[in-house]
Amino acid sequence: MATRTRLDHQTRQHQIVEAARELIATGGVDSLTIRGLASRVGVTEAAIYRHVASKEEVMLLLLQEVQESLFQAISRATRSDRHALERLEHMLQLHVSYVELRQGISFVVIAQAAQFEEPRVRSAGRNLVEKYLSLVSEIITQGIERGEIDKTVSPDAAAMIFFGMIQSAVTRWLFDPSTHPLSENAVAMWVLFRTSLEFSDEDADRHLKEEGSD
Amino acid sequence: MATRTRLDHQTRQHQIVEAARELIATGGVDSLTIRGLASRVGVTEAAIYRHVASKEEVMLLLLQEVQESLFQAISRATRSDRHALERLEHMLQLHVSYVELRQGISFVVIAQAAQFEEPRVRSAGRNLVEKYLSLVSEIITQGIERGEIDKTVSPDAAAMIFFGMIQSAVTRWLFDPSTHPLSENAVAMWVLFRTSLEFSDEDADRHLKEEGSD
DNA sequence: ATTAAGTTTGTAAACGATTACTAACATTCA
DNA sequence: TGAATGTTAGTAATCGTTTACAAACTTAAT
Repeated sequence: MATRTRLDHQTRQHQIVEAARELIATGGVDSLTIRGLASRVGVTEAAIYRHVASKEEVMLLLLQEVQESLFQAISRATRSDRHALERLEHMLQLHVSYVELRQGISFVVIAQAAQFEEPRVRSAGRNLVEKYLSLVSEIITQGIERGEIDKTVSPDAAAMIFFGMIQSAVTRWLFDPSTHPLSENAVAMWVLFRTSLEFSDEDADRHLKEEGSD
Repeated sequence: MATRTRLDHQTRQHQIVEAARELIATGGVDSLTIRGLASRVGVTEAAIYRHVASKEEVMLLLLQEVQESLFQAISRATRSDRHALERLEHMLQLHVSYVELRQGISFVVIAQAAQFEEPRVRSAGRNLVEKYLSLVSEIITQGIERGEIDKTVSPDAAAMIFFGMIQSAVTRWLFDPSTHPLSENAVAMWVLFRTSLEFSDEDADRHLKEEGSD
């Protein structure tokens, strides 16, 4: 009874996606092959096709998994009861941890998806990026409404800079992780970028008084 | 005499690199094959190897070409007799034009190089990124020395944000060029980002007077 | 409880296509 | 002549995918 020798379809499929992630993380997108998947899962290549229709579907499932796990990872930062700038800083920190944990897989699959001609893979990648930008953009919009962020700030532009900060940090980190620690670079950029979200000095006092208690 | 039927080695090699660029631009890195190169240049696959040792060398030459052409494209913005913020804005604009002209090839090859295990390709990609960051960083350092940029700004962090802005814009643009025009997004980000480089309001007047004539 | 049928998940062995690359030979030019 | 640049025709390896078949597990009828 307790002895489960067999795995159900869903579990196996998840194993395959996991293997795909590991393959890409260690050897880049070119290392993602059906043979490699089979070898890593511990079955034959033909067996892979019992749980996945094609290599394209593996890519699609991986994009989906990356999206879910990334949003799961940064979800703790989206609590709306905190200051917008605090939320963004926390989000950056969680995102950086995620990238380190998953060895930059998100950057790689997004860059790959952008080169695909296949519409479903493309839109999955696009969707991931757009959803992320929307999330950041919304936090900023909320921050403006609450008077926590300068109202002249364009939420969309700010979200893109935020996203770009991570891309920039990850790019350097992928080339040389030791000399370009993700966290350090991200924090340094954040310290600078947040000044463009904050109120200018002349308004600072007024808004500081309004918030007051916390 | 004017009839040149034969091309010299260097010219042919340049044709090959050009073909590589076009192949990647239209179909992504997976479209870069020796067959594709041969077909596009108009010779046999074997003939490609008369001018290039391996596919890896094509990638290396392409990275080199991208670096040269990119720096050539943005060189007009690096004249040191202008205001640092103007130079950066001009540079951003030239970079965006370059990306549009070359269909985002720089982003793609950098992302690809970061996944390579081969050390020479990796270091070529890393070198491209680091040189770019150094260029931006130096403009900012100069701007600080001249009192054009707030001295509390970290040049390295600012350079990374600058680079990230382009990455972010290009990523979106690669997925959907029509709905995410490069130039518009880049300008919107720049308008926001430059506020973090400028002096805060209380100091603004003083520095405005110092510059005065122009 | 045993058996029979059906489904799921695996295998071995191949498929044709494509990959990067090479050897042998031909042509062209200096 | 000899070096450079091309061709034809191949190599071995790998790619994603499929076919035919065999266990293993599930379900249901006897």
